Amino acid sequence: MLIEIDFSSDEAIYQQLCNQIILGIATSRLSDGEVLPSVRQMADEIGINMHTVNKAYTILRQEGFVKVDRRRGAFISVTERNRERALNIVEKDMRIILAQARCRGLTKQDMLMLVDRIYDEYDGEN
Amino acid sequence: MLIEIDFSSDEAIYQQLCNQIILGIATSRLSDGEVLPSVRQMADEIGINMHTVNKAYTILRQEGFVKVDRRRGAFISVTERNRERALNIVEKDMRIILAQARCRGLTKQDMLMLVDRIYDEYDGEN
DNA sequence: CCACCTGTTATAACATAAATATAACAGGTG
DNA sequence: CACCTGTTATATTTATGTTATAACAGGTGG
Repeated sequence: MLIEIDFSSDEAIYQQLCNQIILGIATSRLSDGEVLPSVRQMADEIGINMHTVNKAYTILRQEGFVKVDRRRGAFISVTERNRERALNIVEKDMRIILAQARCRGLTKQDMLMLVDRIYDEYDGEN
Repeated sequence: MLIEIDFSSDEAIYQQLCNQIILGIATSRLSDGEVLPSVRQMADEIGINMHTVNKAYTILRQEGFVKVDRRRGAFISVTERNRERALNIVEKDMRIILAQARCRGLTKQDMLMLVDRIYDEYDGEN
């Protein structure tokens, strides 16, 4: 999967990398079991340091999106199936986004439509 | 409005302050035109430096949530009514949240219900 | 005019985090 | 044994967040 980093962004590189891989999984450009490039290879491709990639992989592992096998390296493995815990994790960020949306004059219908559209986009790429 | 800062959080203090004020506006604990404590007063109340508060106020002003009058100080003023621009701002963050949600096994219905519930909470506090 | 309150700006110092660089180690593969 | 994994360690540079002290412009009320 093509990774594109915005070096002028205020978002940390390892964070951008995490987000893009998560987006990749959601849109099925990365499928379960698929092997990620090694930390050194990914670092070379993007043009960043090995440790920055390693940090992203470590976080993805802790968050339950990636597993590591000494033989194969890092590969996609989404294991979480605890619905309540997943909801709690998502809820805090969602509250902030919806607060911003409401302050900017967007209605509940606006947001429901946005969620509907994005989710269909993700599902549609299967 | 009561502001509570988590000093052990990995989120920057000025960022937490921005988020809480935006949440305050969305839940109508802060109403349009309401005056915010001065940068020095707010800093004293929370126990942080004046410049950290000033940074938060400056960002809120740039984002269009606050205006500044030399006489009164900073006050709530949500001026944005450009729906398209507002949607674009929200969409990027929403994509990342929904990607995480989908990876964690949450369905579109789960997210629609979450949005519905939070938005009702915000509207209900009027 | 004068003290007092606003936000704003400037400058410096310090702490923390991000990113890079170099190196080494344990374990699996061919 | 050479070569690839991830992982760990250490040091350095850079950027950001936070604090500190000070001053300035402008408005308010005595």
